[in-house]
Amino acid sequence: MSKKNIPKPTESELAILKILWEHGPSSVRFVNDEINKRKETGYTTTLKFMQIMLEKKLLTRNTETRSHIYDAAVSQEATQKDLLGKFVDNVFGGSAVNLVMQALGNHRASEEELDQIKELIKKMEKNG
Amino acid sequence: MSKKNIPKPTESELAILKILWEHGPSSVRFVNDEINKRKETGYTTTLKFMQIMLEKKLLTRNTETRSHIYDAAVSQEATQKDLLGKFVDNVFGGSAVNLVMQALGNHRASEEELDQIKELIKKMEKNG
DNA sequence: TTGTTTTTACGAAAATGTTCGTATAAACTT
DNA sequence: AAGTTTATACGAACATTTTCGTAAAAACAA
Repeated sequence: MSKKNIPKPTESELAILKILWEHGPSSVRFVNDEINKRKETGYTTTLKFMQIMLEKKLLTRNTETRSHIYDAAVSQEATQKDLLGKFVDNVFGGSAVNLVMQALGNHRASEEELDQIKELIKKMEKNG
Repeated sequence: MSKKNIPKPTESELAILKILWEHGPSSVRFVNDEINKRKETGYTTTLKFMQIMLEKKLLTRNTETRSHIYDAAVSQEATQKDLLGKFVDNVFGGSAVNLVMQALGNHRASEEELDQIKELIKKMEKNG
């Protein structure tokens, strides 16, 4: 059961991961175009990031084609879980419930969403 | 209605803020001692951080006494809210509910805590 | 084939965050 | 008063993250 222990992505790296999670395996060109919808960034900047991320094992790549195709090597779920754990520790002193209370208090949620949460709570109470 | 717009604290800065939130106005010496309970850090390192944070308006200080007394210039609640908002955007694509679901799913919560959350949900449903 | 475009590789500059050495001053000790 | 301790100020080294310039290779167009 060897653990992965892949380093926490920086903010810029996370932006790249999000694009790959959404669109699947992609070229540097495609990722850079996506990034540029939100923030002007040079092509070689994005390339460099993706090479670094390959090095860190955050990405994989296929070099058979001329323009190499990169893909996320870590799942969105696992990454979110990891980052959330660290965030709870750092900012909310380890209390996930405090975070939940603030998150619910600050942001508006729809009926359905609240129902989802209630459903989850019911399940948790049943199991305990 | 002038907005504050104080910069997001770094991790080291947040560690200092947490000490001041917990213990109130403190000297550099005290803060450094607290930090050293978790992580070896030179006195001048802590001093420098606190001077930078003063510059950034994250702290205030009183220089009347020999050892200057620093205090947090931002509240824990406002800081948590700010950081949480950014985190939700960055990591959960703006969906606080997704974050809440993961947070509840991953961490164990006591009966009381779940009751608290249910109470909050009830209130939210009433107001909508 | 020769020149243009597109891509990767590499290195290093720029920006941000962290750590500490050294100088100086103020207060305490004897 | 002279020496010791404790504090602040300042600058710079170091680390990490971000950005990009330039060179070389591969594919394409003429």
